[in-house]
Formats: sequence, C-alpha cells, structure tokens
Amino acid sequence: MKLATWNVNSVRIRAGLVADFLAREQPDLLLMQEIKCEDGQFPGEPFKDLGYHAAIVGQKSYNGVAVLSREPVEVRHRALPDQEHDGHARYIEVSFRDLTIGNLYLPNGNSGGDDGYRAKISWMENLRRHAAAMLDAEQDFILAGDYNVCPTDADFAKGALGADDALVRPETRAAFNALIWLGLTDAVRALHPNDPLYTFWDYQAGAWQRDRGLRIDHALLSPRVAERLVAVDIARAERDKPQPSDHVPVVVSIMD
DNA sequence: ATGACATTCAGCGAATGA
Repeated sequence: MKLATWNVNSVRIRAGLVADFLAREQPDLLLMQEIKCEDGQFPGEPFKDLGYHAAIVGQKSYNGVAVLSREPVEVRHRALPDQEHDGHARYIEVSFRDLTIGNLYLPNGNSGGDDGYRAKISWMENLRRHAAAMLDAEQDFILAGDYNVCPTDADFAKGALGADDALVRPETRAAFNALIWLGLTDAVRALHPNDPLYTFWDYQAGAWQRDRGLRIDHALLSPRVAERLVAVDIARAERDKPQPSDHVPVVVSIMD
C-alpha cells in the first residue's frame, strides 16, 4: 500500500502537476492539503480520468484538504474531533481497507499573535487526544499531512527559521513529542534517522537553490502499521518543476 | 531591519502563508 501526502498550495493551479504525479507514482492514496477552494471548485476530472475518487473538505480561498484514492473510501470525519467549530477545513479522515487514514493541515501558529499560537497548540492537543482514542479502540492508523512542526534542529536548514518561530518553539515540539510518545512512529525518521531531509522550501530568497528547507510534512504510524513500514520517499524533484508548490510529496509504502 | 514570492479575492492592493 502506497500513500502520499502533499501540501499542493492550490489544487486548481497544481492540477496538472498532481495528475502527472499520480500517473507516475500511482499511490493508492494521495492526501492533499491547502487545496484553497470550495468543494464545488475542486478539479476532479483530471484525477477521475486516472481512476481516482475524491473526498473533499474545502473552504473558500484558504486551507482545505482532500483525499484521492484508487478504491472508494468511507469518510469517517470531516473535522478533527473537538475542533469542529473553528471554521477551518483542516482535517479529513477516511477508512481504507484495514486502516484509518487522517489527513491534516495543522495551523501554522505564526499569525494571530498569542491567540493564533494558542490555537495551534490546542489543535495539537486535540490531535493527540484523538490519536489516543484510536489507540484505545485498537484501530490501526496513519496521521499524515502538513504538521507545520520541525521536530528537531535537524529538521530545518540553519538560518531558515528564528528560534521563536511557531514551527520550532519548545511548546510546539513538546506537543509533537506527546504524539510520538503515545507510541507513534515518524515514518521518515524511522528509515532515515540522521539525514538532513526537507519537505518545504520557501518561494523567497532562493530557498530551494540554496537548499534552505524545512521538514514539516510528516506521516505518523500507529504501532502495528509501523511494523509494516517498508519505504519512504521525499519527492524532491517536484520542487524543480515549473510553477511548483512550496512543499513536495512524502511517499510512504506499507506492506499489505 | 527589511524584503524577497506565491496564491486568493477582489479589482489595480490586502491578507495569508512558514
């Protein structure tokens, strides 16, 4: 089973690149974030032509998440539990075969002052609570997407972020570690413990050319799923394409 | 210290992002 997660930064602008990626990689599931459109504006046809179904939680202009799948999936949640009323389209959860798949776009936390940052931490605590509930229910799951967290100093290029950036603050990392310490596995770090690996490069200041990137897109696996992990790939080549997203796909392969 | 770049909605600039 092959799953990819990709913050596409507008699915309407990027529909061609996404279709090319699907045709080449043929993932069973593609989790997209920042689709930046309402459900009715979603460009489903190029994906349908490649045999993909779409489950969409959109909103006008900002945020928005969607799951493309080669098999029909059942939508379990259209918002993170306890986070339903914030008006942000940031979570969709589906059942795929024996797995529960959560696709998330976590708040950045740098805008909106203290309230904005508190909202990020609160979102992370709700995610931890939901993950704990799924573990209690003995569900096997993957929680993947744009976490907007650099878990350690190895996860961003020197000089790419300030020490008090919401992506690296101690409280942010503590909230991420609280997820890990439930027993979840960071798929990329499980197979590549030491490499500098990035999934995002800013459009500004030549960040891509200078490899000043961040690792903020993650796939966290519940214990029995982690035992089935066989490969991960960060599709860096997507960042070199014409009119790219600032994020690239993270691809995770799990034994069936 | 600042801006750099891209996207959306609007409408010839503002808001947001990480």
